[in-house]
Amino acid sequence: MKPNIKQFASYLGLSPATVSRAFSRNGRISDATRRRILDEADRFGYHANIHAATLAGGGRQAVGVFFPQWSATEPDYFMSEILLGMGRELRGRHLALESIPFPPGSRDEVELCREQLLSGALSGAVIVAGSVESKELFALAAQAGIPVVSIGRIDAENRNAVRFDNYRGAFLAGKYFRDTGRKFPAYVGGVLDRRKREGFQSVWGEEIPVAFAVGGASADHGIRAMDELLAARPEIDCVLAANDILALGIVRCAHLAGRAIPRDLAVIGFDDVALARSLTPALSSVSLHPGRVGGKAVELLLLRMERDGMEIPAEQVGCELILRETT
Amino acid sequence: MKPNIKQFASYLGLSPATVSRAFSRNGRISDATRRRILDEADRFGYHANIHAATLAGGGRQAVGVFFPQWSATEPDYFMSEILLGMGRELRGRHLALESIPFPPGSRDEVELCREQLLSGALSGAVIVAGSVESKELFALAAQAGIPVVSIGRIDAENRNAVRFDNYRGAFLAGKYFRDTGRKFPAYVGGVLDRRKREGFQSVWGEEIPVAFAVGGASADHGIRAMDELLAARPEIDCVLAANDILALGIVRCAHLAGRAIPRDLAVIGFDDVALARSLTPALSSVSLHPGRVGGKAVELLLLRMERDGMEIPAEQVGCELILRETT
DNA sequence: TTGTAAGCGTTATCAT
DNA sequence: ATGATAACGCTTACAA
Repeated sequence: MKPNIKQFASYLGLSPATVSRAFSRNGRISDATRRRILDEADRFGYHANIHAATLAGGGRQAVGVFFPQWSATEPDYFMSEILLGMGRELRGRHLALESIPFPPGSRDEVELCREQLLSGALSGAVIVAGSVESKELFALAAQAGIPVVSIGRIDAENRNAVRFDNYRGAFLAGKYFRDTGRKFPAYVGGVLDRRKREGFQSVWGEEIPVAFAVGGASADHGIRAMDELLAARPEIDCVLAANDILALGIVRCAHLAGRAIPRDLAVIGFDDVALARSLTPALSSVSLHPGRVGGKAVELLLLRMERDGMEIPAEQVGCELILRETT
Repeated sequence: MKPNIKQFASYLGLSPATVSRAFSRNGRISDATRRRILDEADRFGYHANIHAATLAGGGRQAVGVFFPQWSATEPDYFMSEILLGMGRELRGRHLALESIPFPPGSRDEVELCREQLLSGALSGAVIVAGSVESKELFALAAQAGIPVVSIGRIDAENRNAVRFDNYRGAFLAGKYFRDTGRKFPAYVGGVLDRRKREGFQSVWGEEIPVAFAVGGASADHGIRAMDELLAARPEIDCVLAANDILALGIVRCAHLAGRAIPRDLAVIGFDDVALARSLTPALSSVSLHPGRVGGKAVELLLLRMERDGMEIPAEQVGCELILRETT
């Protein structure tokens, strides 16, 4: 059904080599024949097979991004913006971007990622930290000699990564709360956000313990956590959330409980997803500049790819406290 | 650097064919040697090259999803949920999902999509309607004999598609407004949402013209549109938005203008993205069940792929008015 | 059960 | 500027 280069070439009365040259940037070929081949290709329905091309040494390169997908029903807004940033950085560079989400905990899916990573389909990879599988994939890629950079902390190494400054971000939020007279701080976050909690606590010192409730990545988690917090410590007057969606739930819970924001309760989220500025009340948030992070990751990856996998020092993208209407 | 099957085979003292069989599901091979090969492969660092495998007729299949990416900085929440639904449906089916966003209006990027589509990398494709490029890609795929289904309306044909019932959804929203005593309706949407506007208007008949303002897909557009609307027709007491993010802006604008929601102004969004239920006030919305739509699209595509590209009738995923706190 | 050998559709390296 | 030919790494009849 699909014609191959041999059929197309003989249709034109040319050799496969000439046809191939017409499509490659640098092949020496007369302008006239190239034009003719390109024109006729459309008519004839010929298009080079990418697998054959890659196998033979031509073919387009691709980079992949692997990231944990925590929910099968709610999109990850933060991750979406990282992806957008990567796409922007890649535009015009003749490189495809392949995004490969994986549900943490599924061996099957990791196996698929493994295959994707080792099968030669990718000439470089970005791996987003956050689950044990991230570490595994990162190690796998490194071992297989595939240029790879991580987003977030994969291990103790300070190389081949774009890092967030979670500790400082949380510190900034805490400091603002303290400077604006808040006395009873609370923090809602998950196991992955230890550094945020520590940075937040560091503001208040030993004598003022920060109230804590576990929250995941959905607004419902935020509501539940805040319910719990308000029941146990009604005096709470400010709360930092480990992400903006959690903060959404916290705002909602506060509203339901009749607490005015920001008067009775100040709220700061984390990540500063695009959404935050459009909410009512507009959400104050520690911006992690997700788009910039994605772009930076691609930049570092391209550098590693150029230099044949050479190790490069990690880069940190600065965070920033964005004050809006919930503080 | 990366060993190939020949090197690995001779390392094991076996033939390439036997090694290949160890990895293929159906190859006849003794259990003992298969186990040995699989074990040693990890140690040796051997993994089949996907391009060679595909070229030879093995290889894993992949389906692609092409969709317009309207903003380079704000993620498309609706699209994200469609993608999630597709992923769910595909899980466990030994098929990879490749997502290929394209910025409408860029010839270069369309060319990349074209290549992706025709290069033999995909054994099927889902194309999301909404831009001229969608039509183009759909036609291209159909012509090249690649099984393809669209999400949304690509052309007049009622085949190979999953369709929304925008007209009815908007009608439902309008009817609810009318039944709850609203008198001065407004609609905010873009050029792509003609059917929504028509469905909404159909409720009110000729004598009550629906106020209209153009809005895109960002909250800022919603704010601007609502500003405009409120200035021109201050009596407006209910508004339907063509998507939830637009509605976010409308809610914000109403708040800024001192109009209480839903007392002074009722708002209904479109799409019912996951976010809508977590907002404060929780957003009423016409649910288009994006996840279900994505799943359905994959289902239809698999059907077409099985039946060798056979045409199938379009399916419509029902819409539903979800009432929350903005009405 | 295993080995041999012929493709799969390109591109690159020589010739011409 | 164009053509012949040898890889590229794998799968799968077919043979043993």
